[in-house]
Amino acid sequence: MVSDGIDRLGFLIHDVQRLMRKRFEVRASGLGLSSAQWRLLVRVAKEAGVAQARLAELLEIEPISVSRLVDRMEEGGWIERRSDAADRRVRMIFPTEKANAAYADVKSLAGEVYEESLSGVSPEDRRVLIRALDVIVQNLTDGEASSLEKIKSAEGAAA
Amino acid sequence: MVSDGIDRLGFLIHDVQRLMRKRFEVRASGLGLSSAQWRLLVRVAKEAGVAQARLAELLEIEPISVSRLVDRMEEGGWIERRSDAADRRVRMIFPTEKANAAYADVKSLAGEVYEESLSGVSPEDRRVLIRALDVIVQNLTDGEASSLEKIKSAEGAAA
DNA sequence: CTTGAATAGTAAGCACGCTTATTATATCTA
DNA sequence: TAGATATAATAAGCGTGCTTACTATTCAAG
Repeated sequence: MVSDGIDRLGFLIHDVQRLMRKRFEVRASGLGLSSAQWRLLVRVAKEAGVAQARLAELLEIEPISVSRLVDRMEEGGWIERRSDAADRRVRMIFPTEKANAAYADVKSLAGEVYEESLSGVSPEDRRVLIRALDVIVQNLTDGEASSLEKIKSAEGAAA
Repeated sequence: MVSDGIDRLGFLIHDVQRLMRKRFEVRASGLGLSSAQWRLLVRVAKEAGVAQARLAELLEIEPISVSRLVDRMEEGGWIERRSDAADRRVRMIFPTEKANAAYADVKSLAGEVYEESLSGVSPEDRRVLIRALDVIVQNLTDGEASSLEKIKSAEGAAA
């Protein structure tokens, strides 16, 4: 039987994601930074000048989604688009001073949300949780590639 | 230190949710049923005639979100709105024959997605995963009330 | 050099969540 | 009974994801 709760996995993941996002956004509301914007900012902070197409790869969302996200973040003064002299198709994305100043704060804020989420979960169970989620991502990402016949094989992909 | 990956929890949950939803929707695309619609349908199947406001509670989304979801599902022929003679404000939601016919299929389809997701995760780790996710939902649901100053006091008194 | 394919970015429009505000109906209370 | 309050549903409009289709630019052949 399935009394182990596996049949609720989708509902659980969905609920956790929604609740964590909401919690984060309540905390960060003073800054005017959404969780999607925060995810993008993390990438840009690590790789200033990154192209939008590369951001789409890193964030695993579509280029058009990056385009509109960047629109709003540029309006909000978080990032800046600059043209690439070498390739005029490319818009390079840079964090603004405002973004750099807020980075550490928002990072620790995210950490707080994680700690609140995991209250009462043992260190051992936390490790299992993270490991299981990593495996799930792996399982679902693999199948996706094969189903899209894109199979780029191992293409670096490190930090 | 945080080399345990806890600092990636938000990103992981986000990725898992996105990938599972996408996988489900690819599978169910032949039916024209999205994952949000499926979640609603599960509730309606268990409680035919339920009011939209009650659905909003059960799904933990806002009534307006239910309203528009139900709009599309009614157009899709999955559910039916009927007026409640006892309270003319209320729209009671019923599954259609089409929905009843598809229910078992979609349920097993969801099960397949869960199994694919958990490939390589031991039964023990699965239990830990589900338990941890349950705790997270609990933690974030509880705190939500307090942060909204709604403090209904001990109205369920969980751990 | 010129044509054609590939790539970077964007526009338009949809799904599903949200906040805020409105309408219709019920219910409570003075 | 009349007025205030609460509740059910919806409208309008936004954020973030998507698909599909487009422009501008680069690159690869010829």
